Formats: sequence, C-alpha cells, structure tokens
Amino acid sequence: MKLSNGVEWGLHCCVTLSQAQGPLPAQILAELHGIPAAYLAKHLQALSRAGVVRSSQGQDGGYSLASPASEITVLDVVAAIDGPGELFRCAEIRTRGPLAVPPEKCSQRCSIARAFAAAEQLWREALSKVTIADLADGIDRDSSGTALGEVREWLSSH
Amino acid sequence: MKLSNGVEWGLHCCVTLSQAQGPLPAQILAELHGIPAAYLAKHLQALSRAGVVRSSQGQDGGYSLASPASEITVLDVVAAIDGPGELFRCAEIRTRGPLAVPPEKCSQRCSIARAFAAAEQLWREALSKVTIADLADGIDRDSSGTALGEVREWLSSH
DNA sequence: CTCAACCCGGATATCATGTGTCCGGGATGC
DNA sequence: GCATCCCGGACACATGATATCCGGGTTGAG
Repeated sequence: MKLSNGVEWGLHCCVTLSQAQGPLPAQILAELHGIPAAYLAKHLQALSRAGVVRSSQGQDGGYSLASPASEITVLDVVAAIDGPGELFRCAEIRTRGPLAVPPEKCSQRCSIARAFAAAEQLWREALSKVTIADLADGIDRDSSGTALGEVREWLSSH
Repeated sequence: MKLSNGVEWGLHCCVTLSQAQGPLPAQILAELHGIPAAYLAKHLQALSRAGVVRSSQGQDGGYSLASPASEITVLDVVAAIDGPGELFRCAEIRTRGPLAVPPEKCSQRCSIARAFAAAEQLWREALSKVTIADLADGIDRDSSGTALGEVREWLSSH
C-alpha cells in the first residue's frame, strides 16, 4: 500500500552524489540528510547491487553514481530498493472455493489482475521518464538556484 | 509497496454481488471464494462505510451493491479498503540535517514528491476507468461465457 | 608493513501493519 | 420470541519495515 522510506532516501542520496566530485561515504550522506547511517548503508548496498551506484572500498572510498545523473531514472531506484515486485499481487482466488477454476485454464491472468497491471505500467512509465538530473534541477529551481550550491559547499568542507 | 489482499477479495465480491438478485451474507461470499469469513466481513464493512455496497440487517439480510455495477470503479474499491493514502509518502527529509530547509519555504512539495504524485495520478486514473461491470465482462469472456452463469446458478441453490 | 578508513554481509531487536479469530450488541423477518 | 445477520471492537499472530551492531575484507596513506 505504501512505498518504503528508503526509496526517498535513495533518491536524495543520488541527487547528492550527482553534485559530488568523488566518492562519498555512507556516513557523510546520512549526516547531510539527518538519517540513521547504519540503516542508510543497507539501502546503499541495495543500490550498489542493482548497479545504480558504484562503491569503492578503503580509505577515501565511498559511493558514487555508476552512470550519469541524466541516465538514472526514478524507477531504477524504486526497483533497486523496493524490489521488482508488482504493487498488486493476484492471489488467484478463482482457483479456490466450490467453483474453482482448474489451474490449466489459468494461463492468462484474470481481468482484475490485468486492470492493475495496466495501471501499474503507466505508473512505471511515468517514473522511468524522470531522471536524477531532473530531480536535481527541480530542487534547484525550488530554491531559486541556491540549494545545490550549498550542498556542494558543505561537501567540500567535510 | 504492495496492496492489501482484501482489495482483490473486495473486487471479486463486488463482481459476485453484481450477479445476485438480492442481498448476500458475508458467509456465502466467503464460502464461494474460499476465503475466511470473519476476515472478509471486515473488508465488507469498509466497503459499506465507503458507500460502495449497502448492508441490510436481519434475516435474509446481507450485502448488495449500492450503485449499478457500471458506476462502481476499481479505484472506489481500492480507496475503500486500502485507504485513501498515497503510495509514496514524502518524509520531508529536506527539513532535516545541517542544510535543513525552513518549513516556511516548504509550501510546495519537493520535486521527488511531485514526480511520484504525477505517476500515481496516472495509476488512479487508469483504475477509475475500469468498472465492476467491465471486470465481470472480462471474467465471462475468459471463461467463454460460462463463469457468470455458474455463479448465478450456485447462488440460487444456496 | 601497519594502521585507519571504509564497504560488505549477516544476525538481531523493535515496531507498525496486515492477517485472522472471536464475541457481545443491535436490527430484521418469521 | 427466535433465528439470522450486520456491526464494532478486542485480541492474537505473521510479516515486513525500521534500526543497530559486529566481524571480515579492501584500500590508501604514513
């Protein structure tokens, strides 16, 4: 019914990473956004496994974007953190009860599942058209062009 | 991240109710679909509170559709059972951390929340264009026109 | 080579929510 | 009056999200 909070964190972190020169440790990203570092690390690992961000170990290591910000979509981050599963999971209750439909006649999804799948497809398409660069642009516009500069300045002083 | 199972149950029940002559008890609806009656009752109550179905008490009472099946949309059932809340809840983390944005500058939603709101709007519009009558039609078509007749026959013998 | 910084993965604890059951109360028709 | 049925709340349980911690491995600097 609702999306994980980690999706929002992941998107903010990607926007921040798009403004950084080099790799950023999870600790710094957590401090900047005021969220628990240990938990954020888990979501960053998920983003890393999905190939959205790249991780470099060792001293001066950290996370950086694996692709240009204009090529990473919101849907990529959602799929990486929240999983690729569908919003609506059909429990196939037509195969239960006294009028159960035999499974061999269920090669096609029922009309209810089809309706949700079509709606979800529109949702995914919309999210796949928004990139990290678009989000950064929107944040900058909302702040009259000061927000991203402040982020870069804060990062360079840490 | 996922929708409640009760949404699917509610939709199937609405389709069944569209085939009934009079009110159907929750017990009958649960038996027909092979799902727990006590739990289904909770979801039917939610549908009743939302005005999707009408309940009649006393002997020979039960649930019936409050409107014609062609005027009840899938979105109505989703909102009634799963709540009117959004899929994506913005935690407003821009108001946290060392670069916190003062709340008085947050009259507008952040660009991330706007992207999700736009995508979710498409999802809702798609669901609001599918009615219970459409679902019943799809189920009948999938079964080559036999399924709804079987349901009506089963109902009349109980 | 040693050390510190940092990522990775798993184990664990806690809490909210979904799932499911049960019971008392009230309404309705016979 | 009685059986049937809805309504609302209380309760237990499973699941997943949230959050923390620790040991192990990797890398760069001194």
